[in-house]
Amino acid sequence: MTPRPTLEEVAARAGVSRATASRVVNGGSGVRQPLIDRVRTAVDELGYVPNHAARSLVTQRHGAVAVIIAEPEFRVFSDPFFQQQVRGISRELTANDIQLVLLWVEEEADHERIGRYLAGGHVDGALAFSLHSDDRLAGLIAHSRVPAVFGGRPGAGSAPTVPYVDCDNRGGARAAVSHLASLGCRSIAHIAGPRDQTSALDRAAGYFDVLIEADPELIYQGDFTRVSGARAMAALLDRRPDLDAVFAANDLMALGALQVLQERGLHVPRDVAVVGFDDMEAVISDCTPALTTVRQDIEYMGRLMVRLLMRLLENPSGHGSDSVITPTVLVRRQSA
Amino acid sequence: MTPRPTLEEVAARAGVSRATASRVVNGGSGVRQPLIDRVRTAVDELGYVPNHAARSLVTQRHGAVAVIIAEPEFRVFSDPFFQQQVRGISRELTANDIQLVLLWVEEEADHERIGRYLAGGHVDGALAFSLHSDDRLAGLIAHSRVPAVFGGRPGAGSAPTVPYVDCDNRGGARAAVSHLASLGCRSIAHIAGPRDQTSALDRAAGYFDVLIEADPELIYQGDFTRVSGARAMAALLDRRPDLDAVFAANDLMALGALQVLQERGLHVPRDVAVVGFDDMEAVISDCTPALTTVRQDIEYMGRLMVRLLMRLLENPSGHGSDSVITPTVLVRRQSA
DNA sequence: GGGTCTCCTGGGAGCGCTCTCAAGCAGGCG
DNA sequence: CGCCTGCTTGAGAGCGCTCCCAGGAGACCC
Repeated sequence: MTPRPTLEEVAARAGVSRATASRVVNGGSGVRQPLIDRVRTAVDELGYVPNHAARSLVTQRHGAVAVIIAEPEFRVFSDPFFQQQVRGISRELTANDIQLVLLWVEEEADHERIGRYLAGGHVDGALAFSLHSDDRLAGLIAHSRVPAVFGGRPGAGSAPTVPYVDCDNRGGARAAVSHLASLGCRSIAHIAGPRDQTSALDRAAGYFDVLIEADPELIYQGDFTRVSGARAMAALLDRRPDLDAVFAANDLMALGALQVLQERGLHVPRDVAVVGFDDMEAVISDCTPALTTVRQDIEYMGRLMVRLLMRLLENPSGHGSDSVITPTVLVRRQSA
Repeated sequence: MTPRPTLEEVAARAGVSRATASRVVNGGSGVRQPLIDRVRTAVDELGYVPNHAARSLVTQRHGAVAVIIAEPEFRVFSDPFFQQQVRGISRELTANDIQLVLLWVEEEADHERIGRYLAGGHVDGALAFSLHSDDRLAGLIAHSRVPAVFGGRPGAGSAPTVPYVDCDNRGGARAAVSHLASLGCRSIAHIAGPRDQTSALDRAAGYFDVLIEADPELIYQGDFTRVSGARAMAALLDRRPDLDAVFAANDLMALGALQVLQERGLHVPRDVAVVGFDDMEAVISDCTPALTTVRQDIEYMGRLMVRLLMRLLENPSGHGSDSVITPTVLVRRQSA
């Protein structure tokens, strides 16, 4: 391993000072063309690459952002959600020439490590997903004083100052339920998600926005898994055999519901109309009948998280860095 | 934002020199107890956290490893493989107090960026997955002179010097096929994986190890997806209605095969015995009959990649850093 | 008690870079 | 022709840390 060339050597070869070489490497503004060319040539010839450590020692910037993924459950694996969001994040970070440092949190014990890492000033900012309203991580991040953006609305009070990106869960749910009502459905059930997740709460809220006086018997709480959707559907049918529509809080549960409806010989959408939420292609691509659902652009949300963070970094006071709610779209297919 | 305290300030507060403070922060060997205590107290009181940039500027180490994930296809999403391996990697890196920098490669154009990043000396080493024997990435990494370890055997000649971790694909396949033979099966088909992936090739090689003179009609090539497994099974049944066993190169294809067998009214394992490969719980947990398959411990392989890399970092000459082949185990369930 | 040896400790250089500041220089204007 | 302005350039300080080296303090032996 030959030692890497330094700016000093580049400057010497180009016959300029280290300061000028530095200027050229960093864009070259305020340097006359002939010098720029000489430095560029020297850089190429020597294969010079700036030493990141030295640079961030003086600039106090690291060109890196932490992405914190908490995985208290098995969920990450069955749910393409994270992957899509991380993909969006990764693309946007790359576009900004920023590195992604992945922090994978598995247990409470990891929190101390994460806190130390963030406080250690290794990264310029942090991105995290706030899934559970009781998530201690949210507070930890808010405390670390590192600029951060959440994916998903954090639970009330957990981190009021941290902006987030979320889709319009409530509006999407409203659109779904309104659509079912417009089809003439009279008894619209709702398979809700876990109560400790704001997305589930917001979707349920959208349901109630439309059906203000809905019979509590028409609500059944699942946990976003397919199995829970099936269980919910069975229970709902037992309670209210007259129901003619179901709005499931996510696609996976809608899939479970469809399965039960099929088993019971009920036709979708004639007997019971079904609407999901997410429009997760990997999940519902081969489902029959094709699922009507609410689309959210998860990858785009990931990108927005990065853009929001960038703005926050440029302007730490936080002006112009409010949370963003992305729109949702009802995608009509065959199930409703 | 109050500026972070420096070692200098810690030293001043503890009444020692910066050098001594540094020693304590880095373990404290060769420093007398009373001084250690004083420095520790000062560190706590000031909330001192070492500045990583300054440290790596002088140590030339970064405490970070790049994990390169190439995603030329949609595969990453449907396959829990990566997630498990990344999980193992993440855990092992954390245990070694090393950060994970995720480099997500999407297109050929990203290669230049990756090469620059690796050459830039931001990380101490790199971990990558070698899936496709024609992968240009392998050569790129080998060229960058950064210590690296591959997950999966690289294609011949692409990066001879880079060690890898892979499971005993060939031995596992041998075990699977031998098992089918021992059950009395006479016409054992093989649904192979893509030819450009060494794991698929090795599994096919294992098949041929046992069935040296297998009828070429008994081999059908899929692409590791469920759909391709179904297509393969149908084609094989048409060609050789007498077949009484199938060894699929992965679980997903085995699942597709099972589905077709069921549709054709063939009983598994009475009429046709089926064995898969991977033992991916998320994939086969709810399959009937329970799938007999070859287990590989993917997470463990991820951990091994890290350990191998650590050894490589300690001993750059490469002694004692040979590739590792992890054992596979045949898991007998109902399908064979 | 003096010499030698060992163990701690502090001084100081220097890692590679950015950035401030002042010097140099050309051009324009009085 | 001299002075002022504005643009380039270079010198040098210093970011926070590690580590080499030298010096000092005991401990031990003769």
